[in-house]
Amino acid sequence: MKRNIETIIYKENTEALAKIAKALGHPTRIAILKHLDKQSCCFTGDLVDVFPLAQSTISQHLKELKNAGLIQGELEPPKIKYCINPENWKAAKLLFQQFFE
Amino acid sequence: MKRNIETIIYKENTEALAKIAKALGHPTRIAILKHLDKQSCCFTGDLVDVFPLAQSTISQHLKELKNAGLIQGELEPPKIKYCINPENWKAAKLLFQQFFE
DNA sequence: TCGCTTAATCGTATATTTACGATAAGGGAT
DNA sequence: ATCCCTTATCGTAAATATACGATTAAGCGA
Repeated sequence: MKRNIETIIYKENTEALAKIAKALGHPTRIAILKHLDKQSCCFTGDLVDVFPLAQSTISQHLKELKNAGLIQGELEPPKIKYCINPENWKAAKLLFQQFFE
Repeated sequence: MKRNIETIIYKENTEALAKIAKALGHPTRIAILKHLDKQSCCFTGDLVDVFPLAQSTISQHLKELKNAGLIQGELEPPKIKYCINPENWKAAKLLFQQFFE
């Protein structure tokens, strides 16, 4: 592989894309994002009611989506409101768009 | 969750999307697909030369991309020519498009 | 038939993912 | 301070993913 700027950007995009794709690579996380998109925001507890999974498992999936930058949590005591992260969502959209042309 | 047709389609799309995303969830596989896209097709050996990975590892990644339906292999003795699967590629593109709106 | 080339598969080791129940942490209210 | 509600984190078990070298399989040519 060549070591020019294009290659570096190419590689960065490759890893950025893989990271997001990995976060999207589980049905529950896709479903959570669709749910968030539909309702714009929601609380962890709402998801625990909707999905047949333990609270800790949902929390773990939310953590991964947060680590990938796709969602963000906002403290709203005693709950936490999760929303899609608009900037990163748009960035992810662009990455996939350019990947698929 | 409701059990109507929409929910079933929704769920199918969710799992289809997760499956493809999972296949895309590794930098090497993204890079392989970019390479295939750039050259339209290539042989396993070409990839082994490009990536610092064992032949068996490349083969394993190709297998996963094939299982996800993103690529297809064509026998061209003594080699195997891999190309992107155009129909499934288009389907994947649509799935991501509708997912990101 | 016997090699040669190419790629898949096997066997294996290690790391990561996914799920759970139990526990801890944080903020409000009493 | 104590309780309650909500969510994160811990500890753990089972499954899956990732990588490698070694081996097998399939096709072609000598």
